[in-house]
Amino acid sequence: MQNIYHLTRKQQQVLDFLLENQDQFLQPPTLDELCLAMGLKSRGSLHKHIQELINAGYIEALNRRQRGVRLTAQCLAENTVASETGTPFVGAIAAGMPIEALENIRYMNVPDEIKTDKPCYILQVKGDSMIDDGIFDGDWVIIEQQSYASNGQIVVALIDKADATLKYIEQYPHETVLIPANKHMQAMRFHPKQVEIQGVLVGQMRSYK
Amino acid sequence: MQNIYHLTRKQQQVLDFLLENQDQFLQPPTLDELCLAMGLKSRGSLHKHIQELINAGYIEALNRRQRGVRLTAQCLAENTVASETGTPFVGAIAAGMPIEALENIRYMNVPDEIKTDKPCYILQVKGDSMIDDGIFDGDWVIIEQQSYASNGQIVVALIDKADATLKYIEQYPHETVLIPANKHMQAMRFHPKQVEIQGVLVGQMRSYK
DNA sequence: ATAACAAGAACAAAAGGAGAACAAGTATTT
DNA sequence: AAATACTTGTTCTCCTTTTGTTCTTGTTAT
Repeated sequence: MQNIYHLTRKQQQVLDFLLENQDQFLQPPTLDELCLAMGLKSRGSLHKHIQELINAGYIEALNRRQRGVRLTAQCLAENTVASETGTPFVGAIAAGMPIEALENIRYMNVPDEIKTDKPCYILQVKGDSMIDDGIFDGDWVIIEQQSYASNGQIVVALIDKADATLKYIEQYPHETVLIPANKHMQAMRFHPKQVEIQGVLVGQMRSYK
Repeated sequence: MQNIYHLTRKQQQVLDFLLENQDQFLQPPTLDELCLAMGLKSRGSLHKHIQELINAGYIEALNRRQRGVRLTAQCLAENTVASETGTPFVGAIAAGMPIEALENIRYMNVPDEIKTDKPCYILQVKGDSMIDDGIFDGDWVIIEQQSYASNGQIVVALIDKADATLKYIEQYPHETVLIPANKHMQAMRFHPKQVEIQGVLVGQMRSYK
């Protein structure tokens, strides 16, 4: 966020705290609540910082109104859009294991050429089940989030609401077949209700560093 | 960045450090923090350099304010534009053919994870010479521009100043061997002078759309 | 010899914190 | 509805710590 005003360390800290914990407060917090949450003992001290943030345009002026500490619309816009740019890297997918989600989601700047304009996410592949198709252990795959697929597409499939895997899919009226691209591995057959599609493969990338 | 002011070695060093490590600091660093990060023991010494950089227009004047040293908007602009334009997609590489350069170079937004912080460019692979390594016809490869390589690396090699190819390289005093990753293809042997390295493979990506 | 640089002392301003006191808002009781 | 007690924003003073600035002194490199 650019601004003529330069915040001091503590002011920036207060602002960051508000940005990160805004959902935690049901109502806009009082100064005392904020003090408690941030480990301060004096309202007066905090008030000085808040006042500066108001001058800088990050917080709405709270003319004696109680529970008045709320972020400016502009501040919110600038800081929510900026952080969610890119495609989320949500975790790793290993054949026969549930997706292990990351606690802190990273975002990658994936080029348009290997993703779609629909919502996408990134998984890191563990294992060799797609090796014959040039998808190796450690590669990243870009997945377009959707719950259906055509036969022959590569999908992220959740089996029995437990194990997630990346495979070719073939769907028939009373059978769904998940086919690895590894000549040493077998296709797996399921009842259609056992298999839930979580997205289809739209891109892949690999680092050689 | 050109300027009438000429920087001394140390001043340039400080500026470079700030440019490269700006993300490392959550907040603009204080003189003490910078000293620590750069291995200096005296604020006073650093202050002189900072002062000169302010005169030269690279750093915002910090008139007694305790808000840390931050680079000028202009300085930032000049030094980040290069990386923000993305990585150039320069053309296609086919085994045994010169790189067919695009007349109008496109730029792709490649994530940091599959490139390096050195200059990189992108080629589109034509042919199957690296198929056993999961690099398929139509894939993009990210190449770090350099003219040397270690044995076993995958490089873009120009043969007899005419044909470009993507292969494993093995360099011996009297012989340079280019090895495809395709069990149906033969390794090729050359005199070292025949082979010019144009870059090494650092990343790969593929679209399934 | 001159310029570049490092180290450290000393200083003043800025930043930050604690707490008291007050007044305007809010909730509760009568 | 009015009176009351409580909460909360605001202002102020006093204090400690941090940090930018200035100087002096000594060392190194060209």
